[in-house]
Amino acid sequence: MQKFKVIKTDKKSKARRGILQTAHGKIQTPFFMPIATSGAVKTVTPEEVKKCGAQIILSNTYHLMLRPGMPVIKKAGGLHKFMNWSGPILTDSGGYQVFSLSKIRKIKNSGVEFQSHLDGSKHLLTPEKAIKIQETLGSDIMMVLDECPKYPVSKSYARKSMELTTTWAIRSKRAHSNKNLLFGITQGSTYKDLRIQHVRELVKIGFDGYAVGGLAVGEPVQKMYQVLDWVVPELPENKPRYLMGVGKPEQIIEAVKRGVDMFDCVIPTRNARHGTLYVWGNKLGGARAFARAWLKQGLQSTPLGGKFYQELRIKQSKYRLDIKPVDPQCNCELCQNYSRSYLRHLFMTNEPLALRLATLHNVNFYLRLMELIRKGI
RNA sequence: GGGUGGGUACCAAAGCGGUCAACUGGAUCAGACUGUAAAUCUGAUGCCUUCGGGCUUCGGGGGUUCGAAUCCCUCCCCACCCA
Repeated sequence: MQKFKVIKTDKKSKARRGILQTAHGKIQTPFFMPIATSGAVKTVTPEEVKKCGAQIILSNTYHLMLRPGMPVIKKAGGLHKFMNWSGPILTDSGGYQVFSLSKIRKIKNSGVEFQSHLDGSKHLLTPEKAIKIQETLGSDIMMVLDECPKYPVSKSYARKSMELTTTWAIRSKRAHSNKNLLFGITQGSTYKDLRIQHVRELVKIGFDGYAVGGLAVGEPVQKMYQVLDWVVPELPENKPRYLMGVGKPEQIIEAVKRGVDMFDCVIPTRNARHGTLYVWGNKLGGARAFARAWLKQGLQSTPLGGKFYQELRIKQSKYRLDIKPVDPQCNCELCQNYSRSYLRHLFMTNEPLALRLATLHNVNFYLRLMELIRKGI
C-alpha cells in the first residue's frame, strides 16, 4: 500500500502537495507539527491544538522514556490515549538530545548513554530501544536514532558520525516490528559529498520517509538551503521529506520550495511563552494569491523587506497602551477577544493565561501559514 | 515625655574608614530563542564620554581624616517598646 501520495506539484518550484496516510488518519502535506515533547504542547490542551488546525503533533522518545516511563504509557494504552490526542503523532528518537544534551551523554557504538538530567541515573538508548519505545508509545511516524552533530564539525568527525548513524539506521529498521511508519534521518553536516553519500545510503536501506537532520544547529541559513539543494534531489519522489527542527516562517517556505513536506519547530510555542508573537505583515485577503507569490517570487520581492510577517515582542513598553488586537487579521482566541495592552499586562504580571493565549496565537499562525502554502501550490 | 533600632540608587536590602557609582533580589528596559533540561537565558538600569576616563551620589547641615556611605556633633524623619 502506498502511504504517501503526491497530488500536485508546483510549476515554478519543487514544492508539492500530498497526502500522508498514518495509523491515525491522513495528513495534508506540507505540514507543520507543533511540539509536545513530554506529551503536551506546553500550556494548551490537545483539543485547542486541534482547533488551531494541527493535523499532527511531535513528541519525544528520550523525554517520555524518563518521564513518565513506559509502564505508565502501557497502562494508559499508548501515548494517544494517555494525552487524549487522537490524531497522528510523530516521535523523535532522542537523536536531537545527543545534540542538545551533549554535556550529559556519551556516544557509543551500541547507542547513546545519557545521564538523566532529572536524577543522574544512566540510560543507554540504543537504536533498538528507541524503536521499541516508539512502538510502545504508539507513534505513527517513528524516527531512527541518529547522531545530530553540532555545527561546525570537522569533516572527519562528520564522516564518522554519519557512518555511525547509518549503522544505527540499519539496526533501527531491523528492530522495527509494527506497521507504523519509520523514517530515516540523513546527516553529513554541511559537506556536500557526505550529505549526498548519506542520503544514498539511507535510500538504499529504504524507509517510509526521509528526514534531513543536523540542520538549524547554528550554521548560516544559506548553508541550510544549500544542503537541501544537495539532498532533496537524491530522495525518492514518492516518499515524504521532513526537515527536522525548522524553523522560521520564511525558512519553511524556502524549504517547501525545495521540495520538503514536513516541519516541526519549537519556535512558535517557545517564543510564545517568551513573549514573541507572529503577526501577518500584509493583507491576508487574497491569501491564495499571496501564498503563491511567496512560493514563486521568493521572499526578496515580498513586502516588509523580504518578510511577510512581523515578530511582535509584546513585552515592549510601546504596547502598554495599545488596545489593538495582536493581529487584527487573526481569528484566534487571543486576537478575537483581547488587546495588546492586556496581553502585555498578562506577561508583565506573570499570569499563566499570557502563555496560553500567546501559544494559541502562534500555533494558529504557523498552521495558517501551512494552509496558505498548501493553497499556493 | 523616656528608651531602642533605623534612614543607602525606582523598590527592598548589603556595605560600617581606602580595592564603592556601591553586593544581592525585585521592578523596569532591550535582546536571544530552530528534531524543547527553556513560563528560559543574556545584557542594561546616577550623569557625561572622543569608551581611556570624567563628574555628582548613600536623610539635611557641620566636623575629624591624606581619604567618609562607613567615625564625631547637630537637626529632621521613620519603626517598635515603656509612660
